Amino acid sequence: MPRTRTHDKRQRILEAATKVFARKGYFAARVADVAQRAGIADGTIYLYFRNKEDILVSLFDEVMEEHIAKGRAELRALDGTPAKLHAIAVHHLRLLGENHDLAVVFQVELRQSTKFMERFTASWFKDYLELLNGIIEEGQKDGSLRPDLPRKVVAKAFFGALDEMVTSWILRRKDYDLGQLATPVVDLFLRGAQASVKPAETRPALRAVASGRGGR
Amino acid sequence: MPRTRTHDKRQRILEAATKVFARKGYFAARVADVAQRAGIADGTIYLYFRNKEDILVSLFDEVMEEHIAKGRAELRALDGTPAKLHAIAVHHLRLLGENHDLAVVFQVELRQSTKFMERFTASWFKDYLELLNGIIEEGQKDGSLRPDLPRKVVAKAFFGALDEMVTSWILRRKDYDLGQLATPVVDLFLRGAQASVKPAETRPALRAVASGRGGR
Amino acid sequence: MPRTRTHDKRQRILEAATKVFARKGYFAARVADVAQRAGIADGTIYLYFRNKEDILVSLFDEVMEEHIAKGRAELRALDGTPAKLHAIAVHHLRLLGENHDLAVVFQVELRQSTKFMERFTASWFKDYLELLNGIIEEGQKDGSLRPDLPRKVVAKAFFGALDEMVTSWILRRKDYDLGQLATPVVDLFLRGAQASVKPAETRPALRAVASGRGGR
Amino acid sequence: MPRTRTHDKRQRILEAATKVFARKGYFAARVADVAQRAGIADGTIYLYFRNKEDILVSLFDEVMEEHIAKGRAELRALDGTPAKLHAIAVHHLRLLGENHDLAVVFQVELRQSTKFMERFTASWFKDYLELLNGIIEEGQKDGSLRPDLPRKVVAKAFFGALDEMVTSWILRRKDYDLGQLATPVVDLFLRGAQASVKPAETRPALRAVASGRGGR
DNA sequence: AATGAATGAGAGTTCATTCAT
DNA sequence: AATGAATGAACTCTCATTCAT
Repeated sequence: MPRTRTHDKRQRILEAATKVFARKGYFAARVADVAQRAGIADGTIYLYFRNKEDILVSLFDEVMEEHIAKGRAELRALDGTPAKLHAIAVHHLRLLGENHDLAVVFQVELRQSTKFMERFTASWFKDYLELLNGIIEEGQKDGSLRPDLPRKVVAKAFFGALDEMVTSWILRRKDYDLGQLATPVVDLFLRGAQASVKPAETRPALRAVASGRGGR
Repeated sequence: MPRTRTHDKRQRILEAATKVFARKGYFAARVADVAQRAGIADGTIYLYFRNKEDILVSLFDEVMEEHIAKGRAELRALDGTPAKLHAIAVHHLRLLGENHDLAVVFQVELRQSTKFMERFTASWFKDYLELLNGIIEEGQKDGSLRPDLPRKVVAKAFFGALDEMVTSWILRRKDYDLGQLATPVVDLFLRGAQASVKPAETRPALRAVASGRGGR
Repeated sequence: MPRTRTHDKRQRILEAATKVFARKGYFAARVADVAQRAGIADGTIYLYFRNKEDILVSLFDEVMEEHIAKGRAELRALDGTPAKLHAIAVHHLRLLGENHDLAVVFQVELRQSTKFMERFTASWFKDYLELLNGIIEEGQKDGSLRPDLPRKVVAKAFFGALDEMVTSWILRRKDYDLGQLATPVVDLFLRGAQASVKPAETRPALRAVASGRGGR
Repeated sequence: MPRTRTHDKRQRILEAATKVFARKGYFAARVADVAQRAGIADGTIYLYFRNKEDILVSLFDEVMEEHIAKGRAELRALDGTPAKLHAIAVHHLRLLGENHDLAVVFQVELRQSTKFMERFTASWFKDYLELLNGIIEEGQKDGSLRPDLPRKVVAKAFFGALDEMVTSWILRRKDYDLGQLATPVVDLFLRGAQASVKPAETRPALRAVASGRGGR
């Protein structure tokens, strides 16, 4: 079995599934639709995936594996909590902002049921939150982040904010650039929404970071 | 049709549906399951709801209608952006934190498909975000909130943070008190995660509010 | 129980049923539709009829009973086979031609199934064909009708021709006068379609009859 | 899709449906009954027909298509209106007289509702009546048929007579030969039921034709 | 490896009928 | 006599999955 050809076909199925699931919804989508879009016979899908659910799960796992690996690699090269958080936000928003169908699958279809949710929470999502947790813990230790806030709450709030940006973006018609939201989200996260007496003087940290990356 | 009897039965169906949908998932749940749990015949459900989907939609609409009405009423009595945001957070987290099945339906089952999502975004959710938007706009005008952040992003980040607290709580076994997270979430939202030079002196506002309500 | 009021309600149900069955078809028509049109509650129907089928059957029996009785009465006053056949044709076509809904029920809805068909064949329809049979037998005996044709075939052909006029009329949009077809149908039946050598001289019988009744 | 295998299965379904519809009635017949009788799974039916109604409609269309084509072919070889009408009668009565189940479906089940009736009237039945119309018109022009009768009434009366022979035959227990009725029906149609002065001399036409074909 | 015809379990929904009021 | 809310049996059709080719 030629490695590449097989891989190609598997990949083609996943790409077809992304489109079909995003447009019709996971339940309404028929396996036959995915097969047709991938240009193969219905039965062939079962040579690459155990069942319909396995397509969805694999789709998720493979995208996340690559995404998290890339994220970790880039983070190693960065210094400072603000810069790291900003990098994560940019990656998160760009990954989904660049592929509407994938975003729909991630934000909507993958959250069909507690069964799915639990599966994801237990796998990559745990990794993702641990990545965040690590950054925050580090920030609290080196004094760049407030130590009085519960670390997990902080991590979840950060993730939740990003997640909501994506969900909201999906449901709009106007296809604005999701990546641009990284800067205000991180700014809000770090400095808070409350007006302070002298914000510009006391906390200039993010500004520099943001201006260096915010484009796109 | 005697108002009370009818209302009772309809209510019983909604309560049964909440439990059944939460435990089996909306798709896996059979209408017959809901009927059985409500102690009525299958067909009776169709005297009160057009179809299965209408049960889910009604469940949502009726809970939200009451929730938003109560929220607006209480907000009128409160002064100051921090107090208002804190009140919203407490309500949001308590509503769902006090009813695990309802929370599952809201966080998971109602997000089955873009069709549902769009429906909700268009209805109550719009109201909810507009409520938040109003508070934030007011805060930006009266100087209590930073005027340099995009209002919509701020509102979505706040909602996203709360939403993630609930989703995360659902998927845990440990049934900790969701309402208690209101204080740190609002604190984080207002003052940010970043350590500032003299936080205690410059921004004492929330502390007082939070200490007055946080218990539960 | 006041005799008339009861009779009224029963009648109202039958009239409502005629309309509803004609427009929606017997199977698609719901008992509730009939009740609504009759202005009564669903359950009330079951005080007057055993079940849905009983409505259809009663509708038929009651109309036919009256129709056959009237037919017999008028036939007694008539002399000659042509006149009698013409009278039957006129009655048949007028009865249904004056009430489109009733015609639809008789031509279409009552022929739903062999079960129905057999029931009708066994009851009034037998009477109707026997009436025809009698007239034809009499005609064959008195020399006005050919004796070489099988009596039953002749009777069925006559009925079939009338029946088809009605069915065809139902399915047209143009609401032409069905009764007017009695004359040509009886003419065709008596004298045949074939051109004869001297038709005007040899068989003038019907002409006189027809001109005396054909109007309307 | 192998043409023959497919065609076989489709044919098997139609044959099974004819039997099942004839015996239980179209409405009472379950799709599962048809599948079982055809020796296939329920779902397989839907690979060949859109739905239950489509089975009935296809049954009709396919039989009629063949029947009309055969009819037209044979008519071309015949000379004279009497011979043509006799041929049509024989075909009509034999087609249904040789297959009791098919006859039941055609006479009873296909006349379930005005919806069906209109469909048939609009399709093959129109063709059939036009065929008759054409023969009659031709007969009126060449002097073999009386020109004073409305052509459409004549065509409908002829069809109605045949139709009634079939319907009546279905409802009998005694399985007499339907085809034998062609001769008396055509004779009646052409020469009429009325006794004429010298029938044997003036109109011998049909006798010859009938004696040549009537057997069976 | 690939096909695609065949399978058959499964569930939402309707509606004739009942019966407590 | 009349009501109409409640019942629950019944049935079409879909579609994930299999397997002979």
